[in-house]
Amino acid sequence: MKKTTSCYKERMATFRQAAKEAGVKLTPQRLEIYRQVLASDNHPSADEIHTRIQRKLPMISLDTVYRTLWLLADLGLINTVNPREESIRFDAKLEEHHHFRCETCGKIIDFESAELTQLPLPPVLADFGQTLSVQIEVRGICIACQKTPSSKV
Amino acid sequence: MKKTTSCYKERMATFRQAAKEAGVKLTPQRLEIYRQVLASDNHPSADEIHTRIQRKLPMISLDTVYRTLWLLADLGLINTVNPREESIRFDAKLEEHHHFRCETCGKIIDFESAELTQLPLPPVLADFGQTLSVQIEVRGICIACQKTPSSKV
DNA sequence: GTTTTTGCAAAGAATTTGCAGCTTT
DNA sequence: AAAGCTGCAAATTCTTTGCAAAAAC
Repeated sequence: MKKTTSCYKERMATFRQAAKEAGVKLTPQRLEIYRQVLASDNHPSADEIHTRIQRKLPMISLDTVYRTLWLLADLGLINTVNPREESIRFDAKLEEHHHFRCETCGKIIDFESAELTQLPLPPVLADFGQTLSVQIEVRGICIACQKTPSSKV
Repeated sequence: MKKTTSCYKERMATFRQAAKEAGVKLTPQRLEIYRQVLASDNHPSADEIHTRIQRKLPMISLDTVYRTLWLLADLGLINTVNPREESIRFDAKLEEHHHFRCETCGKIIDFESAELTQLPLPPVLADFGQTLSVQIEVRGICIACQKTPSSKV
């Protein structure tokens, strides 16, 4: 059983607390959306949350779900599975390699590392399925953004 | 200098070869798009490729760029930076953790590993910027898809 | 010559936004 | 009562598709 998503009551309390501190109102929609994300173990999309919630809140709109999910992310209560990508990006590099991603400007820099590519993977992976490749993403702040914090590349 | 993207002539020859084998026609648009991806080291989007190419082919349309990029990917000549994600997915799990992604059905399973989280990162990363977190994505085929190859979750 | 490909324009899909009325504090 | 939220509908953005003309083999 998952540690985080199972201590439901604590996290609901944390939400109430964070909302108060941020001057954000507690509405039934927000409570139910957060509850539903906590109850999900499959990385749901906004649409999936919206569908699942309609049993309890039939009138809720999809845009409220989006607004709330981003609010929860801003409050640090949930994450997105991958960083937001405005569009599909292509790459001519075919060799197995890894990425450094700047969280400020979105720039992605390739790097290679034989040691990282041949990592000893945890045995639990065998239960999930067959492994084909391993990719490491290092996230941080690139040199350029450290100098000029608001720059966009 | 990058190994792959610098041996330009060989890769253009590979493209001509692969196109012939696949019964795909070599058009100026396709040659120029592939050339431009090879010449790019910043993981360009379709729109960026389109813009850069307009100097040489002013009439080229964005949809041709999209069609060609996917064709090149199908031929195994280029990759996308991240697997195609139909929509944003959210996650209540806040602890640093890693993902197994099924390339067939898209399912993402979380896993944790203290060793992987504390990897010795290659020194070159210091040149890129400040590291904040490390995430590993293992790609493969999940158990369910091994049994029923066409299933979608 | 046949078949594929292109460019255009329009369709689709996911996400965001403006606004008037309603809820929370 | 005041401020912030919601739902609606429309707008945006990215990507895909149908089709007739054009190009490649």
